[in-house]
Amino acid sequence: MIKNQMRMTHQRDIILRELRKSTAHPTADELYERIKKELPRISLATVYRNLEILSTAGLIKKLEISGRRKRFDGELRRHHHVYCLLCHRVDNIDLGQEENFQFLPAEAGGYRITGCRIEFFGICPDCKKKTQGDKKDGL
Amino acid sequence: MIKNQMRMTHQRDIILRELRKSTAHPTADELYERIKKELPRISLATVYRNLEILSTAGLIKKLEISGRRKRFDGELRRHHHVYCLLCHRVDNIDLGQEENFQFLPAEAGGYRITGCRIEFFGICPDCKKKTQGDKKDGL
DNA sequence: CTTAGTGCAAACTGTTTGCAGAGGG
DNA sequence: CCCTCTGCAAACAGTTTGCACTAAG
Repeated sequence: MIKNQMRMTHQRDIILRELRKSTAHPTADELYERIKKELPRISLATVYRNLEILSTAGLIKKLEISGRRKRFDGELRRHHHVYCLLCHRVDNIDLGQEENFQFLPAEAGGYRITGCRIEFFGICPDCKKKTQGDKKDGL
Repeated sequence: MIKNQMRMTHQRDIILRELRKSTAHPTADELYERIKKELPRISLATVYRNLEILSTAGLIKKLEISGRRKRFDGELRRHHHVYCLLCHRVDNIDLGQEENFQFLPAEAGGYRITGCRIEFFGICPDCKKKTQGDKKDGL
């Protein structure tokens, strides 16, 4: 399995920059929409391909998170996320001193555990505002 | 929002039973394949529709978990999962005394947090066996 | 009887892939 | 100049939906 050369193309570079410049955890097509302003002829397939390549190369992270679309993160340090049940946005969350707590299961059912993901969900500040006064049920 | 009548059809009942009888967290089409043996004329759309209805009614749980297919769980009590990175199966995991630990973030970024999901990943017993002796890289 | 639920096929959403040509190193 | 990458379109996987018929209560 010889590691082949990864070229830093203009498209790839812009995708990487765009991803690093916010903490918004965009989906492939959110990224595509933003990048089109700068590079109008880029195709969605290129965005998908590069996100895959960049995450395999370890330059970005692919998030396994609620919702049906994949999300990507330019921040490589270990951290966790909050997911808004209403608008589906994803933010970072600070776990304080718990951050380094090694949360390991008593009984792993024979699994070799390689990692753990902690995800919070709830209502984001904007959606809280929008539903202020409403009686939203089921949440 | 008047709750309409949910009829317990033969299909729905079998789906519910099937889901309750194992801890395998099946996807819609795994369930479909199993149920077809008993009910050969059932359609995949019916399985999807019923899983949606049953989870809205709170009789089963829809899992937000790694992988691209939705998974469903007949166990309603709070528990967490392990995901096999190789074969994608999902098992329950026992967190021991940590189970009731209220893992709440120091700084929720203005979110109203309604819940938290903890997911482990790794290699399941079967895949461990299969890769025994191999030098698998990247895990 | 009424109206929720069914099977089927077709639509839809998010993602991946084959191909011929472009451009990074 | 080679070979990775690109844009495009078409394929794909998983899920949802419109419709006319069926069956639960």
